[in-house]
Amino acid sequence: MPELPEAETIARGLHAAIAGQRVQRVRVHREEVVEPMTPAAFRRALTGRRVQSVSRRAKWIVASLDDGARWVTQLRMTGRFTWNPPSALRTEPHLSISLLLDGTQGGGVLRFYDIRRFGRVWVLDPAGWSALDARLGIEPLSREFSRRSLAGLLDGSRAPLRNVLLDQKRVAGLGNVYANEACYLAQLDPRRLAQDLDESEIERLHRAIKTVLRSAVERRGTSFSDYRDILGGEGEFQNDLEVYGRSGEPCRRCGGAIARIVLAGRSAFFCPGCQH
DNA sequence: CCCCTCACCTGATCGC
DNA sequence: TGCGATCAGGTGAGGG
Repeated sequence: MPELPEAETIARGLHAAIAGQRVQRVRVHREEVVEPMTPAAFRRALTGRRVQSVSRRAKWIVASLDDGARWVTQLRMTGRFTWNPPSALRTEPHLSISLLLDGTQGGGVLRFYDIRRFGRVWVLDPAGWSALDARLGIEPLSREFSRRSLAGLLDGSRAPLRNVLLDQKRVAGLGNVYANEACYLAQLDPRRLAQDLDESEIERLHRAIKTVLRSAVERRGTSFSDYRDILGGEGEFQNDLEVYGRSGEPCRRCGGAIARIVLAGRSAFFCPGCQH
């Protein structure tokens, strides 16, 4: 389940692998991955372009191209990149896109796989990129993400805290794993209405979001099921999970059993003993 | 506007 | 053994 730390790890790996290289060939194996673009338009926009840099915005991978366009990828549930030495482009199960890149370091083949086919890959002009960027909320690891800004995002919301943390228009980049982990770290019940948090609870939540995301980035993400980096490596944060996927297991703080409930159709995990 | 539910997908797992 | 039901969750559309 790629969230911010997984996207960050992939973006860093891609930057190291392909920054400065030129796109020689593009194959779109499954048309829906570029919708609403057509495969022909996607190939045209990417072929011959030099990749200047690769970074991350929320859960999106963003590559800047030498003509000012952005090549963006939304991994959704099972999207995955692989980077391998140059070879002929071939079809494979679950393979959505293949790119042949060439550069001074020899180039290679970048492949995008997506078992569940939710992922999307587009090339956006500056206006298209601005529109996408504008509908995403604040970056939780940025300087701008202050206690005050978090308070503003929670204010007036009658939704459960866990649901608000999943809303990409407010804080961008948290998914179900890190939203639940942040609530645990802040010792806040995920069912609490966002608008009911007091000043000190917001301060705890703010610190918890930063802490959990920073350590997950440091650990190269959570390989709970499908997630791998571009060289096939697993993250390590699954060993640090306190509540996600641990229903019935003992809380490492109080020893009580971790509970699982459903909020807005998604599992929420928490410790009834120490989250209030 | 706000919040919730559902659909989109496939593979893993579970019960019979 | 096989088969159907269920579950996993990021996101956008639609509805109350």
